[in-house]
Amino acid sequence: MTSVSDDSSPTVRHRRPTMRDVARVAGVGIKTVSRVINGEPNVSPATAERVNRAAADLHYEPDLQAGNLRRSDGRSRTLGLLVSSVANPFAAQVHRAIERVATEYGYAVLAASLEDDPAAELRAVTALARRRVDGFIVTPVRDDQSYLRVHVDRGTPLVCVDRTPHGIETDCVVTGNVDGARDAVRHLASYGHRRIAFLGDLERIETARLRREGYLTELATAGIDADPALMVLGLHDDASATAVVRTLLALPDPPTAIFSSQNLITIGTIRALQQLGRENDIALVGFDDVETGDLMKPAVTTIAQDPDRIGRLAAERLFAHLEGDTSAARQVVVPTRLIVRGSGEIPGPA
Amino acid sequence: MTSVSDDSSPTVRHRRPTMRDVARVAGVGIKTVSRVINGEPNVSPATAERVNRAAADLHYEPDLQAGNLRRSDGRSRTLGLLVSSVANPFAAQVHRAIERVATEYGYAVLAASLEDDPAAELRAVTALARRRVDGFIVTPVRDDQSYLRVHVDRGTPLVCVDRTPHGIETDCVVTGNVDGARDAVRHLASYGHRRIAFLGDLERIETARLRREGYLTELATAGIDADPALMVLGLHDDASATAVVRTLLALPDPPTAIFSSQNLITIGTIRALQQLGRENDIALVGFDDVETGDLMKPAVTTIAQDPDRIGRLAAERLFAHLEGDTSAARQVVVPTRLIVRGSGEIPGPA
DNA sequence: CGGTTGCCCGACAACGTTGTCAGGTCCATG
DNA sequence: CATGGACCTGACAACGTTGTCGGGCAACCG
Repeated sequence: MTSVSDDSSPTVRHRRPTMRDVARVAGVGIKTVSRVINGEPNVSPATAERVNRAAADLHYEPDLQAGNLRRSDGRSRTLGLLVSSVANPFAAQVHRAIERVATEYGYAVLAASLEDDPAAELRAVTALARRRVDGFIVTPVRDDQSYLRVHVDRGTPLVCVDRTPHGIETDCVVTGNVDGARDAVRHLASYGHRRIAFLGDLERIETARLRREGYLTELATAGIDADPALMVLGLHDDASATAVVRTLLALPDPPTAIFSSQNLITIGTIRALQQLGRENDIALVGFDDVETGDLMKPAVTTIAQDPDRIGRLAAERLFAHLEGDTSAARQVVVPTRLIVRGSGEIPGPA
Repeated sequence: MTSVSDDSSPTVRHRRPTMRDVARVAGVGIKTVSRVINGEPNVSPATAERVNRAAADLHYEPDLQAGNLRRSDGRSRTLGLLVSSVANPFAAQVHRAIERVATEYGYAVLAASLEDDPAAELRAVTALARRRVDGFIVTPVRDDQSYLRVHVDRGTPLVCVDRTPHGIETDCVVTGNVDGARDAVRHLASYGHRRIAFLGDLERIETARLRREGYLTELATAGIDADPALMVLGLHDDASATAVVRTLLALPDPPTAIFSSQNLITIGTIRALQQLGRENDIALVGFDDVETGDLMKPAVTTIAQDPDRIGRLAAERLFAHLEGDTSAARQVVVPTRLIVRGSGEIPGPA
């Protein structure tokens, strides 16, 4: 019966209670507390009740880390997610989808942003490995992921998202980049365009290369000769895209349509077209949807990805492995969807 | 000398090496390995070299969880973040800013989405507490956070972001909602508007109430009588906002300007105005910036928040506490910024 | 030359939990 | 009444690491 007068001091610092404390209060052995907390059988209802009451009184929270240490499965019930940036809308939606599945399984998600920095990938994997995550979902940045094999061999499954891994066979969920780019080009060609410009991201980014590949393939299929002057790579933000579009439209033989292969590039392109007053004149299809694309004039036609499905599938593959699935690595391609809104339906030269 | 013929089988499952294994390989005691791994002094360079080589050969990664268990500071070097949704652009930017600071300190971030569900707040806090995060950054959803006091008392600091906590005194970083809303209304009034509609989110959300408060205060300051017919609350998505705007503009005495107090509501409002062909006619200021706002016609004038600063400040307060700062709880208000683009400068009735 | 100091190093306990195992009680059965 | 089984419970070791402490050795001092 502790009768302290002033117990509401805002600076009191209590010790965190352990199972031992709960056991003492409930008047039982520590192992019995463990049984009750973990819902194991063979505890009388009366004892369980006393333990639960003591745990609640003390605001006891079991220490998952200490538990793991001894528990046979050794699961931290935490998974690691590596994306370009948690602030990137596409990655954020993938993250949310993964989190939804993870929550179902009682898992928490440790997320880290790589900002396309190869060194950050290594640092992040190490940080997560030390925290003993049960699985990795990774957007590869480096051009070799073989260093992850040791983790997989030790029982930490790996699923890649958005980009394919190299140097390791593992499950992978990606957007249909080539087909999506082909759809964009085919759509523009069907409106009579033959001078279609391609604006691409940094070449070291896989998705940028694949979208360019789709662009070139579809040009060939349509019987259009690719003009190197209309293909610009290495763009990574909206400002550089804006500058490039102004240059392209000043060419002696300018493009009549533009395929901008990434979100920020699309935005930069629209800005340039508006500045030049050519937005109702030059056709545009962007890869990756712009959420407010329907509010612009003309509304922007896009090749939408499906980040929700990508995230969900990746998480489901990971949990399948955690539950013992040992099937061979497979690559899942999530198709894109053409959203017709106006900018891509501006007709080409008669 | 194990001479197995086929060691490259893709399904071999290795045991994760421990310090004991490294010690054996390096021919030293386990404590010496601990010293080398943790960079403690009093190890000869030659020994350290042997240990490092053994650790590298075995791909040893220390177990942070086991270390914490014994380590005096008991820090998991992980912090917990609770936001409305990791997919929400505002929250995602706050997240990224927090992550940047956390990385500097060698911390990882466990993020969870609450989707404005009070029950999810409790579940998430429990999940994080069991994983022994060193600190919480929380966007409060429930109307009482006093249940968090026990965690704070046990040495797990708490900082709230975006909304103020209730039932507990703790650091808090929020947007200047009232002032931002007043700026919006003042701006519209300065262009001659006197019938300014307010479109607000669900009333249980604090920021929605504060923005309405700012709206009403500024109307009073400007000597404008508030018309209840022009004030609509309880909107939570773009579709409902679109419907409401159509209703408002059909009133006998319709508004000449609209203050939409949240991102999705602004988007829904623009959609309605465009459908009605009134976008160059009705003035609009939105709270929270729309990234592509400058690409619309008219470009949309907004009250921009500063999620980067909010996240950074919140993280800095948290780490200050982790480093022993025991100063009283303070509330930091991050001001908004009026971004003038066009839609808010449409003049009112002559 | 004995003693002291400073540097290296390892044995051991402990962190909070779970797996193992054995002991105890109670009831039904032979 | 003896025996067995089902059920309940706690003592103990172990998980992988770090804090404590003391031993061994070389160098230096008086």
